[in-house]
Amino acid sequence: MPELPEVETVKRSLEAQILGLSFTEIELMMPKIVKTPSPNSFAENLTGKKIKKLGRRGKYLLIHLSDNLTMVIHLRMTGRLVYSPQDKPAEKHTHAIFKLDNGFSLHYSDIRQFGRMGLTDTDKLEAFPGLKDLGIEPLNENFTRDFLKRELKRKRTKIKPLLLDQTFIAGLGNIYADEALHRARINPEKIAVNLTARETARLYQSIRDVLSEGIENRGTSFRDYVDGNGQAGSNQESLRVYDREGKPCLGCGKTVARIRLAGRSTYYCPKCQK
DNA sequence: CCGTAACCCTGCGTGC
DNA sequence: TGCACGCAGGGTTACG
Repeated sequence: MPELPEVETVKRSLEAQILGLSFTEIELMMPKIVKTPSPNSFAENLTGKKIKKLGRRGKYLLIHLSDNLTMVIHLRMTGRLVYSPQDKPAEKHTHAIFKLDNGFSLHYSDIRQFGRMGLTDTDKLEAFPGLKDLGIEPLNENFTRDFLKRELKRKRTKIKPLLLDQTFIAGLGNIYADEALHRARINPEKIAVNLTARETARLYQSIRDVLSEGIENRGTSFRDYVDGNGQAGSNQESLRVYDREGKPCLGCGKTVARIRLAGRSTYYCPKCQK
């Protein structure tokens, strides 16, 4: 499930391979993955464009191209974008192939078909649907402890659903939200405005830590995730609470519980996270 | 403003 | 061994 650390890892791994290359041909086997513009103009407009720079915003991967164009990609649950030799047979569920001018190509696959991509003018990127309402980047300098403190004071919602709200903080998903709350020893159902100053400080540090460590470990390969070279990450070995229902809490030994919040599985330790 | 739920989709775990 | 079924999940949208 690509969250911020996974998308960042895809970005970095692809960047090392495709910068400066151009698209020679686009094969769109499943047109519905393209939202804007129409699938035909998407393929047409991409052809011949040169890859200038890669970026990331929240869980969105950005491929900046020549002629003021930017490709916007969201991998959702099971999407993969992998740099592959052109003669390599496409794996099952490959929905698009972007051929490059060096004999390689980008294979886009997605088992559950939830992922989406689009193309926009780079100078209108901020207005692109999905991007325009995104919240703060949690690893940027402007995400400060004071910012988090100030924002939490305005929110009367449960902290876990709030962490998943992409218009609040961009890039946290179910895994890293649970991990951050566990490290900060905060109950996922606690109302945001009721967090103490100490809890807020711990949460701030935990968010930064779990995301940074996730990137250092090249992402969490829980099930489907691989980077731009098709390689799995290792952060799943460092998870302390996610998917550990019934297992002992690594902090105190009490059994990890699972509840449902905002329609998502939420793992936490009832003893450490009061 | 807030919370809940449906939707999209396939693979996998469970029960029989 | 295999079938039917329900669940999982990110983000968007709809609705109360």
